[in-house]
Amino acid sequence: MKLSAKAEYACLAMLEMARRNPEEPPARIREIAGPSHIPERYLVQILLRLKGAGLVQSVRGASGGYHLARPAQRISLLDVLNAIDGPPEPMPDPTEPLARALLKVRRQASEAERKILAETTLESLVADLAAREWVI
Amino acid sequence: MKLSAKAEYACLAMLEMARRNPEEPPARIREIAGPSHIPERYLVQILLRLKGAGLVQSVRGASGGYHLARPAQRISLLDVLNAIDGPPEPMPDPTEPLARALLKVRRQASEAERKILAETTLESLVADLAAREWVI
DNA sequence: ACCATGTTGACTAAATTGGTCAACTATCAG
DNA sequence: CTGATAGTTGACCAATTTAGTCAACATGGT
Repeated sequence: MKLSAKAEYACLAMLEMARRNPEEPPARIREIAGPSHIPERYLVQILLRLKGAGLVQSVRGASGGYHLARPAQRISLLDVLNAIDGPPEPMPDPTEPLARALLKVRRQASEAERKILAETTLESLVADLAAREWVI
Repeated sequence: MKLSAKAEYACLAMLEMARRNPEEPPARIREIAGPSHIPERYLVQILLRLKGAGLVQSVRGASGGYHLARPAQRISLLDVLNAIDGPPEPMPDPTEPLARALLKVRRQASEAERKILAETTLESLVADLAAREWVI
């Protein structure tokens, strides 16, 4: 599954926020970017889109930052990727029979992938992560 | 499922050859390109890669052309896409725990997609096509 | 009032994509 | 033999996308 750097950064940033306690003060850009070595100036753009999609909220001012807009349990990877790449624009059905048959298979493949991404929430990933650290 | 123009042309060209009778003389580039409106000069490059991958054979000379290297039943869409894009290069496991968790999901999604493409053969697509024309 | 933070849009360098072109080689028909 | 028709190869190019930077501004806690 191909993933642009932008999309990957977005997922990592969301996961970074997801693993923080919701009671803590909002995470600063530097704190989000640090662990994954995301260029800070670039992350700014990404967070802006995530905010536009309603996935995160920002707090301005001297002790501001970002936090998830809803519980990690209710945000899927699909939500994040759609926020970054935009929703997949529907392709018009081609008239050529060969192209139609091909498109049908592509849609099957897309659906299989979509299902996996929709079932994976930020919380399930963070939980999986915590489980791994447990055995160390 | 994102598909480059090159990859789509490759699939359409393979399907065009698959639906011809194996007894017929090889298909000329013009005949392959025609129905799908593929730029001929571009198709040349694509066929060359398909040949390099062992999926088609070429016949040179005045009445030459291209035909499948093995029965359509034994060529999957995955074979075609791998021939064009190259096999997916294995990504090194990242050290950051977050990135690891993310990669795991990506691999699941890739595998789901891969399975669909590997199960779909040129013959099954052509058969599906023939079935549709039957009811017309 | 200050200064650390977020907000926004313009900008750019590099990689990828989609495609063209020209020169060459092989082979069949006559 | 010879010429027309086909494939072979590699260089080339323009448009788009990607990845990232920068500068100028707005906001709000201390």
